[in-house]
Amino acid sequence: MASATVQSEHLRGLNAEQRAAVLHTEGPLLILAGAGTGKTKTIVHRIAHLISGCGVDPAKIVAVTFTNRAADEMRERVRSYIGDQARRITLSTFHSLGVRILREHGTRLGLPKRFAVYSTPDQLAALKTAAGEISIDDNAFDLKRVLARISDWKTRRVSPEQARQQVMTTRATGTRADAYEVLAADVYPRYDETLRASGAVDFDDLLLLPVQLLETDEEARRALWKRWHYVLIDEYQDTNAVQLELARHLAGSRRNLCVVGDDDQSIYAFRGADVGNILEFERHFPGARVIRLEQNYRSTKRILGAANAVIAGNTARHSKRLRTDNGIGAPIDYIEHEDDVTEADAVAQEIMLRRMAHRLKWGQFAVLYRTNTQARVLEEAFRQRNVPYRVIGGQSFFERKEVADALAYLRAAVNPEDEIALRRIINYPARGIGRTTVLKIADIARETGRSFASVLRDPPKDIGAAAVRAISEFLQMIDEARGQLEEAEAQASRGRPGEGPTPIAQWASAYFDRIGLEDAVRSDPRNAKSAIARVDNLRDLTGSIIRYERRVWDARFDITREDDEPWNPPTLAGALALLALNDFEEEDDKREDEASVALMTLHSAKGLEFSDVFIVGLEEGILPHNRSLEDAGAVDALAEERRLLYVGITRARHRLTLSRCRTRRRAGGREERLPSRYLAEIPQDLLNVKSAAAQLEPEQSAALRQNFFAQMKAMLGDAGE
DNA sequence: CCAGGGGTCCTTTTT
DNA sequence: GGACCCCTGG
Repeated sequence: MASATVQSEHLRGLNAEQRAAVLHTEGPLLILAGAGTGKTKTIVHRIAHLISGCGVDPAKIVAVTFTNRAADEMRERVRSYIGDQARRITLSTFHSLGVRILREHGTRLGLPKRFAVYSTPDQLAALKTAAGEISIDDNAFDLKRVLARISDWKTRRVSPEQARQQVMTTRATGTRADAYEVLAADVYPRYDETLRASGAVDFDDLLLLPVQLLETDEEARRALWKRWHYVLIDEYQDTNAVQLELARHLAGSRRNLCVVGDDDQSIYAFRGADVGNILEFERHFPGARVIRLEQNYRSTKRILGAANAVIAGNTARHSKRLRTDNGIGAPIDYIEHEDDVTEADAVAQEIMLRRMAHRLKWGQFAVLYRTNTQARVLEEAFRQRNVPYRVIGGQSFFERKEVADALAYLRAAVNPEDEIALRRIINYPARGIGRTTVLKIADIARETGRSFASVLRDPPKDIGAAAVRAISEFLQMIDEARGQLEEAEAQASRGRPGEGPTPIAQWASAYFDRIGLEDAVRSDPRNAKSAIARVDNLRDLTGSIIRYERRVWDARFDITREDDEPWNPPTLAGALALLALNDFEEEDDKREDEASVALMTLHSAKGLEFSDVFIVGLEEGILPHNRSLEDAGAVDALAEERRLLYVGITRARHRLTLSRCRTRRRAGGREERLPSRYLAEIPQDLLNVKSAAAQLEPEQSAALRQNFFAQMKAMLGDAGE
């Protein structure tokens, strides 16, 4: 348990008054915390002090993060300070908070109680439907790009009407009318209508709709005012316009808003994050205090020197220069490899050697890259060399085809009107309802103004008898499943589940069997190599429903829960919302983390630290990425790419290794590559330029490994691990 | 009208 | 390594 005065080593650079401010200022507070200055620690100290020192009821505190990973980590750290009380703090991502607000008050916006949350594949399908309705040929346009445009508007709080205005003005002033702008503006309102007709919201809506609700609904505002008195927001530099408004509403007139962030680590402009939110915090929240943390406790002098040199290339920042009392540390290795395969292999090999030489755990290493596709080569190399690894992030679980299909079946059972779900599964597995039939039904629905589902229930005469029968069997199966779901949910609400499968999960797995999903996955020739993994994904899905049901009941019986806190029994809709947000207890636990090398994008690495970090693929076209060179606003994009490298470098505590390739396999052929422009910005005296080691044959490296291991054992007496 | 096979394209970053 | 489209055969 924490004492009233939290002793905080990492705050020693502050004077007493500043320290007091960090711990318990009333009113707005901005903590500008550079990389490695103990940002999360500061938040945790503040929370602990509010509770133990100031006697604030933990239930009145809400801390908001961007990722579930960050929320989990913070929860864990708060718990280690103040114990079980930590559970009563609301610790949530922005998006989960959005779900929560819409659950409670969404019906007043006309949302169904059991609204669905659409992720990318469903969003695209909805967009395609919407585009079809206004006779747009979706082959002529890249729908992903259109969706990105709509999403951009939503994150900037631009309504369909305003988007239309904007586009028209742009055309009137004679600037080049981008066909995509026009199309996006045209389809935007239809897209929203398509979502609503399916009882669904998208990711952006999870932020936008709560803000709209809070602006118009006094009761929702009052509920928020009563619920939370102290608000903390992590990684504030990554908030967008909508999140700023949400922050305003959360803070309310108490304005007990503490935000923590670092403008140099703003790397999400592409999804609407506005670094202006942190740069102009004092203007948005007059009277705000600003505290700077510039003492880095993480990295060696050399690593920090490289980071400072790289970020100095950006203008328009809160000026700061991180310092550290840490040692000078090892030189930063820089290696040029022949191609991506040798690079990956060299990384795997080097990690093996260093682990032995410095007695490190696998979990102390991380390999960072710009794009998820770079992971594949690394995975191959790591597998070949038997280096345990875990890939963090990547294609999200629910974007995998088999998972998306299964989720659509689940959603169709929850909501019979979910057109997007129905169209996805109506002929998968193939049951004789082809494209022509589906298009005909969609056409009739559009012409008569009825819903897709209702036309489906009453198919037009000109559809073949076989298709009609198939449709009716399909609908009957879904209806039956829905009936059984009601029973399963009733049972799930009755009492805490015992050992084994939980009621809703059990229902889902029977449903999947009935459909023959696993068989369909296995028999699809395209899945020849991936069938096992894909079937595993399906089983993971029921596994996470089990975890969800247990979690809901655990919360019900949590001894720290107050009697008046609302509690709802588990429902499939609830499970689906958490799934869409990737918010369910992860399988991989701490032990696994320690026993494997982490592979992830530079984006995913933000907020983490590792003893020994490799950043690979430092080439023009990768970092900075080609796409950020193309756009007109390339200066901003290049600044963001530079920040990305800054984030990567500052993840390292003791050692940093940079590398690039001279050639790279790409789309079949080979491509010449040039070194990243940012490499030239690192002072040469910090770098140890190494030539790539000649590639070892597998037998040679096995021998080397054996030999090395034997030597280490002899040297250390007993190095058994 | 439907299912399955073969060819072709591209491949940022994430909740 | 895919995702997606088009074409052909049934």
